[in-house]
Amino acid sequence: MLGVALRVRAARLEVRLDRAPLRHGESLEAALARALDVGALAHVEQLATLFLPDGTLATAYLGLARADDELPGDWRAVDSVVEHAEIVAAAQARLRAKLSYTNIGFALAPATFTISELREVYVAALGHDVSATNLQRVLLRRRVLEPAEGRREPGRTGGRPAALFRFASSRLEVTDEFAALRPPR
Amino acid sequence: MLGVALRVRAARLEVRLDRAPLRHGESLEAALARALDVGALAHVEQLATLFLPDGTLATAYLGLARADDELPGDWRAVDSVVEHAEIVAAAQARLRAKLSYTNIGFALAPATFTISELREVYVAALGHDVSATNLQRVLLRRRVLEPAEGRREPGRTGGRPAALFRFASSRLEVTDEFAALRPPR
DNA sequence: TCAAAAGTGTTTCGAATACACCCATGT
DNA sequence: ACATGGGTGTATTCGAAACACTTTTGA
Repeated sequence: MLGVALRVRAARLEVRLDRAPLRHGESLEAALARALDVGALAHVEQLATLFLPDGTLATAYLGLARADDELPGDWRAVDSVVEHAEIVAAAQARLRAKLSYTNIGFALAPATFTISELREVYVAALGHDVSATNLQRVLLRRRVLEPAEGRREPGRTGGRPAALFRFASSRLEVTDEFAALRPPR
Repeated sequence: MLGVALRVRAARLEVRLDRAPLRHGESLEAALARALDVGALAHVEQLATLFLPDGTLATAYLGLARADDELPGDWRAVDSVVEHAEIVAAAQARLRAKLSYTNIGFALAPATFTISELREVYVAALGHDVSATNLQRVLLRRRVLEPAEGRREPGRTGGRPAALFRFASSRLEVTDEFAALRPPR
């Protein structure tokens, strides 16, 4: 059992790797909880099953943590990790893809946030620039985001106070199921 | 190791289930070849790892077979299968999704085919109607299909001879990576 | 009054879809 | 001729992106 947990901190995508052997007679879920601390993660899904360099068979899980959750462990920038490089790349690819066609951002963002803050998360996870304007439009149109109460007061440098938003759901939902070949109306 | 192979036959999506235990010291690939007859399948990918009802741990693989390949085994209509219903549904969902944003049709269709024949495959796999016109346009624009030599002569009832096409690649390629949140130009 | 940050209005773009119409063949 | 199946031309739709502009704040 290999845990690959991702989070965004300080505009940077970080990863934490954990291992736990599956004990005899133990359920997958129980071992997973030991390997990944599932309770503390906002989302967990299976990633792949593979042979590790040491010859053992392992199932890798992808976990996502919210930016503001204080999770202990050895968090490191994804691009500085060399062990399990292939599986870490797979985790990153999975996250990138799902950011585009699901509401998976809920698992990376804090409970409420401004569009600018959310943009930082997306930029770090996707690895390319994202327009705050279009991010807001896309996620509101899809009803992935909804307005939250209150607003963020500007800092010393001024600026218009930012509205707060939240994710409408905290469970994975596919929001753009058919890229093409939709069923006819 | 659980093999879930899918194919389209007579405008119907069929499934074949196979099991093979992983022998001690054996590689995943070798066991997989025994379970799924990988050499005969046009595409194989991992599906999930799960506990089977008998308490054993199994990794399920999705295999796809071309319509015209004569593969032995107990092929049955997907909607008539009750064992492993959950994992068969997952296989079907995976196929449906990938038909929409990858070139995975190459693994279901024969080497060359008319658009009408390809349409039948897509209809069976997707479970909803597909317009031949739009299927052709979408797959040609994405350069998933390319024209092949020759044409299909009409049958007794007449009709314009159909042009033949082939898939440009026989390896899985993502053709619509970003449903939204594309990188800026 | 100016700079900074957030947000809106509006246009443009392009892929996918819908549908009318034309083409090539057998009877 | 006409029915049948195949294919193209073209209009429409709609989500996403681009970008100019307005709003609201601090200094």
